[in-house]
Formats: sequence, C-alpha cells, structure tokens
Amino acid sequence: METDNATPRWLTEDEQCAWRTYLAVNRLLTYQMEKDLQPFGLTMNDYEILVNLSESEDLRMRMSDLATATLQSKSRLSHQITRMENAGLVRRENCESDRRGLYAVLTDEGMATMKKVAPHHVASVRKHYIDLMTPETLASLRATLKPIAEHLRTQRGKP
Amino acid sequence: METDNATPRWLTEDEQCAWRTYLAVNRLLTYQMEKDLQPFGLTMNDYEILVNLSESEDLRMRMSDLATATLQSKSRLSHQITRMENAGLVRRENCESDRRGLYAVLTDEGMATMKKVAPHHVASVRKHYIDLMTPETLASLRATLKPIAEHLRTQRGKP
DNA sequence: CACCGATGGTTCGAATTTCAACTTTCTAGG
DNA sequence: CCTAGAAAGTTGAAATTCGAACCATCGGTG
Repeated sequence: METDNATPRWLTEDEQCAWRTYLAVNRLLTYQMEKDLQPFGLTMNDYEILVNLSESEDLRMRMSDLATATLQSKSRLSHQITRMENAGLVRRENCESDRRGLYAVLTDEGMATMKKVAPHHVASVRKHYIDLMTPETLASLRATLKPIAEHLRTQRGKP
Repeated sequence: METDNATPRWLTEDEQCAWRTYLAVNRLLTYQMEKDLQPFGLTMNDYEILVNLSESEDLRMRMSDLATATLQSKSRLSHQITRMENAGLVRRENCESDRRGLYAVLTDEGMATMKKVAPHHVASVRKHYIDLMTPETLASLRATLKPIAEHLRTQRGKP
C-alpha cells in the first residue's frame, strides 16, 4: 500500500519565490517592529493588547475575547496579562454577571504608555511597510489578503 | 523641551485595515503551517533548515550562513541544530579551512524525512496560500513584497 | 433541584527562544 | 613574531510559549 497516491503539484519557480519572499517579509518585519518597540519596553503582543483594550467599551475586555481577538491561546494570554499587570499596564477585574469571568482593564498608566508609544509605532509601520507602497498597491494587497485571512479563520480550531 | 515635535501621521482607516489584515494573515498562516507539519514531528524552522541544507552543495552549510539564511540568531540556530541532531536529521561536521567553523550536514534520514514531508507541506502551502490567488495576483503580491524584503534586509543588524 | 457536559481561566511542566557571557581560532597591524 | 580585536560557535540561565490537566461556575435537562 502506498502512502502517497499522486505526484504532488510542486510549486513553480515563481510560486516558490513568492512564497519565500512572503516568509522573509514576515520575519524581517516582525523583527523590525519588535525592535522599534523595544526602547519602550513593549513587545508587539503587549502593544496589540493595549490597542485592543483602548478601543473597547470601558477600556476592558473579557480574557477570552481578548484571546480570540489577538489569536492567542488562553494560556498564553493569561501569562501575558500577568506580565502586563506586573508592569502596571493593565489590571484584572472580576466580572459581575459571570463569576468565572475576568476582565483585563487598561490602567491609566497603560493608557499613558499607549499614547506615548503609538506615534512611534505608527511611524515604524509606515516606514517599513505602508509607505513603501502606493495607496493603490496597498489597497490591492489588502484585497488579496482579506479572503486569505477569512479562509484561515475558518480553518483553525482553538490555538 | 518636547519629546514629540510633530503630530504623527496616523494611519487612515484603509491603511489600518490593511495593516491589521496583514498581521492576521501572518499569524493565522504561521499557525496553520505549523499545525500541518506537526504530524511529522517537524516545525517550520526544522523544515526550513532541511530545505536549505538539501539545496546546498554537498548537503551542508556553515552554521553562520545557515543562521543568516534562516534569519535566526546564532544561539538559536545552535540549539535548533542540536535538537535536530538528536532527532537524527542533521549532523555537525568540522570545517577544514577554518577550525572555528562547523558544518551542519543533512543526514540520509534528514533527506528521507524531507522527501516524505515535502509533498504534504507543499500541499499545505497551496491550500492555504498559493491556490487562494490567481497567478496574476500572486505575481503582483510578489512584486509588492520583494522590495519590502530588500528594504528590511538593509535595515536589520544581526538578530 | 440535582446532575453533567460546556465555558472561562489559571497553573504546571516541558520545549523553545532570548540574552549575555565565554572559548577558540582568525586576521591585521606594528 | 606578537597582540588586539573580530568572527564562529557554544553554553547556561532567564523569559516565553505550548499543551495538557485542573478548578470553578454556568446552563440546560431530566
């Protein structure tokens, strides 16, 4: 009995190049963003959480929702919030309506940090990504990636 | 003395959406690729190293070159290779011309693993990325990302 | 109302990653 | 030839991440 029953459709030269380029940008960009955030003592994860909270009603979010929004596992988020709590950026607060539940709440200090860091982060995103394309290119890139994101969301179970 | 001397150029709605979509695809895709490789006991990192070695002269590469090629720190690569060595996928070999140097060499088992896994991995890349676009879209995506990769390569110091 | 499977979160241990030494060998300049 | 620095890799400890196990509460059902 064979384990493979067909010749695989290998990637063409172009496809391969496209894929590898994508992977490279992926890593390099992550690296760069992380590096630009470092002087402020934040990681991308930290920043993303601050953003999510700052955009939420009452500057708070349920742990699960935050985990879903940031595509992290519950476990990881829990640790993450603990660290940020120690850093004074967020605090945990009980949920009235569901006694199992907790809110992660943005503290004043967290908000202040957010406001201080945001301009730099945005500048970084521009410098290394957005401003390297024309608006048209960016739009088409977005149009390309959007459905891929949708597709992937349907694929994944809980991380 | 002001720390910020200008109003930052915030992202427009569209730019923001594009950026966030990009980040999302990034994570979701990484997650998915990782997951598809898991049944074979490999990570993306493992796989990438196998690919690099298998495409190299004599199935070997200097540790530094491999680190550069895979955009990892020396330290990380060293640990990584140690793990893969324990798994029998690669072996270290001394370098004649530079006695500080080492080669990471693909073993027969490593090559066999590579051959076994590649079709599945390629299928995964197709399913979750390549085949979700037309060839034209893919080409333009590549054209967009290529210069960004170049830009980022010039930016970074050693990771 | 009592039970039971699902939900929300945390925690523990193992695996991975990072960061800062550290060792050895090269290379270039005096 | 000798030496100071750079380069190649490794190492060990600390931080992060992952996965599974765990505890408590919820919600629906008999």
